[in-house]
Amino acid sequence: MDIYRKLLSFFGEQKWWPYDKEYHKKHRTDYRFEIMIGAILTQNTNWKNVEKALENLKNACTLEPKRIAKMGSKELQNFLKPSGFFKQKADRVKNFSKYIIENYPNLDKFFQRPIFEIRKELLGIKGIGLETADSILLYAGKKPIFVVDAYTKRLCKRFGLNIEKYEDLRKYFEKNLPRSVKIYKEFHALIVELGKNYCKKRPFCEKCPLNSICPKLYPES
DNA sequence: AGCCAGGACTGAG
DNA sequence: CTCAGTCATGGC
Repeated sequence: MDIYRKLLSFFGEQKWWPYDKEYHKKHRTDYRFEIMIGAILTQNTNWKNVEKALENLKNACTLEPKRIAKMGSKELQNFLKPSGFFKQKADRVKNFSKYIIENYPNLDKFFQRPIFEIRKELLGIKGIGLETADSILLYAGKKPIFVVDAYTKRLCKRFGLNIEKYEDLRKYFEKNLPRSVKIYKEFHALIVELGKNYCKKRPFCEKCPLNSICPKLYPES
């Protein structure tokens, strides 16, 4: 919680997860679907590139499950190209869209269930792993699940915590934070922001905002 | 010019 | 189960 406050005061509130409110109002589409697709597209990929892919879909007015589900693979691949891994991502996005349209044409029904039931279902879909599933639950579904990523692991290492496994880390954060969707969202975003700006790789960064409350060594190996 | 990003899957040992 | 290899574009 100290770390959370420190990061929050240093970076300020983050605007996660970005999505196009105007577009969804205009087309009467569900903004949550954009978040879910974004979560898949951003796997090991810079968000700037994801934005371009999403923009391509919006320009074609096709950012909704039923449109994607029946789009040609080639065409979809073209739209997704900027976000990298475009062939497999096209497959995954399409497969996911089909799944949604066939089972949950209304996303309310998808999200109106116990968290871990949804999570289990998401994890059963090809291309959705732990982090992506939890991002969808937290940012699209507003469910209290803490999202762990590579930056989170580095951060913990730096504080001398040798927790390696995803689930253990997630539980650790959830145990030590108030069970608040807002804080979970914000904290994860802040950790990413920290990682992008100050803890790129090994070298210890002189300007890291956490230096005052954390060990100065950046452990590696 | 490299390095790497808001990972997940697969196959091998 | 752990681990390397694979997928690929664009930003910095």
